[in-house]
Amino acid sequence: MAKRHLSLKDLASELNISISTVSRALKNHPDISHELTRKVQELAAVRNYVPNPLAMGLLKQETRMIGVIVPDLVTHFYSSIISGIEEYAKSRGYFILLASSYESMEKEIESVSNLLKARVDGMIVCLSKETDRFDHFVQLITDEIPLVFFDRVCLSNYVPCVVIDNKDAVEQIIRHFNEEKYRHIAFISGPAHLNISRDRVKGYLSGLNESGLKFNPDLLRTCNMLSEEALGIMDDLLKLPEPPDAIFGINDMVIFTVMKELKRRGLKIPQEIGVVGFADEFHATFSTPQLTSIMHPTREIGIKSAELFFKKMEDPAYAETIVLQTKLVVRESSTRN
Amino acid sequence: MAKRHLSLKDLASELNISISTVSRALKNHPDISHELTRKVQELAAVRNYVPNPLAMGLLKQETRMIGVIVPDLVTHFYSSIISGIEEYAKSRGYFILLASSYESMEKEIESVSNLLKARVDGMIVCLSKETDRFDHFVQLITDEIPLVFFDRVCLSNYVPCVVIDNKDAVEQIIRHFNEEKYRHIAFISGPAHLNISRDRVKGYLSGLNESGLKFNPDLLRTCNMLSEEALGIMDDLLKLPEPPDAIFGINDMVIFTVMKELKRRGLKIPQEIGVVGFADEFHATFSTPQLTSIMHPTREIGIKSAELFFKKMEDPAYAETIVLQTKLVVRESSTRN
DNA sequence: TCTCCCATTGCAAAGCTTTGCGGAACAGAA
DNA sequence: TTCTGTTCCGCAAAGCTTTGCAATGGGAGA
Repeated sequence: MAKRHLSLKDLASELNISISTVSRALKNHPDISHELTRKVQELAAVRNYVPNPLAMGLLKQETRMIGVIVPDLVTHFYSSIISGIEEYAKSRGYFILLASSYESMEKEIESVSNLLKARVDGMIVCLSKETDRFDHFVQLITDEIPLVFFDRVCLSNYVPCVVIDNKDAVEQIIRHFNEEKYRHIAFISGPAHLNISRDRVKGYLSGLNESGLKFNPDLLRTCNMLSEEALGIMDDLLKLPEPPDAIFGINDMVIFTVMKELKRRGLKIPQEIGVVGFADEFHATFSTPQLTSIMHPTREIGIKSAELFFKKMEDPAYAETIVLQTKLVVRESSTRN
Repeated sequence: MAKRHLSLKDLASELNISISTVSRALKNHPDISHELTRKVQELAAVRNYVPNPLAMGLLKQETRMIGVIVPDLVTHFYSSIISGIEEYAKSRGYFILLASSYESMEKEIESVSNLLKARVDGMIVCLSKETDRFDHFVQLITDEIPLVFFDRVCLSNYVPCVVIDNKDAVEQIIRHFNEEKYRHIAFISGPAHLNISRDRVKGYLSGLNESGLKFNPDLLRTCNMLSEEALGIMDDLLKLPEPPDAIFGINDMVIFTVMKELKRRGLKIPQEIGVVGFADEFHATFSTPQLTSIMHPTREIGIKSAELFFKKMEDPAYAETIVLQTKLVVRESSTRN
């Protein structure tokens, strides 16, 4: 059992004054004499007194904790965003309570419930890939519990959101492929109910159009974002009468699986087939060939999400959607020299 | 402002009974009549009553929160361990409060202090690479606040620890290199005050000895685990009159930097130089050539750490050190066919 | 010397839950 | 009818902090 923490009562009895006097002295209340204030603050410093957040929480009806739910904890994309949230939250004296949905809607619902039990002041969430119903979030909105979504979002009329410009990102990819003379561009997307899938498909179509390339439905595929399914799709794509000469995918997992399989089959990247991903710097630069990819401003997504969270706390009606721009970083995997 | 949560008082007034009766009914206290118990529990279920953890915490002097401090949040090694801790903690009804030391002792000290302010019931920590003084942890021990270390540990006479068998891991590497006819094996280690560095150096020496290879001090280097310094060391090593024909490094960052630089210089891996790392599956299998590496049982480290934490809670004197075994997974980067 | 006022400080309630103990009500027995 | 004994239930305190209001004491003015 941890030794009992020091309380106001302890300080008060040591100085033979009342608890309320100590409390006021510590916050420089004008009612308390200068002399006594000094004495109290000195003792508090020596004894290293820290107000009990439980008592404060009970009184103020707040915990200064933000619940954060992400699809998983181990992907760099999320951990980097979490790091950003944590940093900003800390600067405002808030802690984050972390929960993972493991990409499952059921676990996401459970996490919302758990965080609620822990009495977090609000939540910052990235939807699981399965999430296609939002009752659990509607409930939060109804109860006026501050909520912010990032990357994979919903209910954006009621909830502040931080997203990247998905359509633009894909347009950049298509433009780049086109400049490099790739003409049959395949896109392995994600579940259709996710905004990141939908918006990127929009970009795929408008990008093709812009480049004067015609849309071939065989080259637009959706997957569950897992390695296995991506492999199957690769197989399909390469069996096509007119197989793709360029591929891009919705995330790290998919695109590295694609690269691994292409290498296994002996297809040369980028000569025979170009590859582009949505990946992070670390992975992209250490792969061979180095991977051309859309860089997410992950840290910024985290920090921005936290910022919006505090705005939402102050203004319950606040529901802006912030769109962050991405940059296509061209590396070896998509440049035919 | 979030709508006020429901309290016992609300239930009590709705049923026109006292708060204490509601409280007892909810936990099936025999004093309360069967009938009334049923009615109370029914209402609580309908209203979705959840006990206020702040009030409980105040009463029981516990928060059911575990502080977790890691050197960084974005490295797969740590996020995977965190995931393990989170999973086990959740199964016991505990939350984790996450803090990052950013590999800085100063920030580590600050994190300890912050978590203490948040009144966590205890902490699970991996030391920052800078940490060579332990006063902040001695304080926790003195105050009997449960503490567990993993991977990078100290004070193991007082604190339960979870580590991998570092000496054995390196011996496996040396043995493997030797079997593959590599004879000049360089080791880029980490700061000497860290147990992982010290124990791996021990393994380096005993491994060389076991294989009948002679120790060349020029080939044993320490670095700060950052890319830049690793690069400088690579430069030194390759300038040696007798440069290494095999290299292994203390972590992902170092070894991928090494590989990148070797490739840049046109040295063939594994033909001209063998490479082995302490890495995780994802990175190791997606690199080219695929990286031979020591696999950390990361999830198990996390789960085990959490387990020890609960043991420590029950028994303040508990201070076992659990040593987990690692496995060398041989891939392309160190096999000369 | 008495009254009033200001400067200081203390009391108590609220926020929520648990739990020891006292109390009320009712039934059965004497 | 009265006493004993259950059976059920409520009071109140503890855990810690903040804050409106009451209270105390001393000094100043009349």
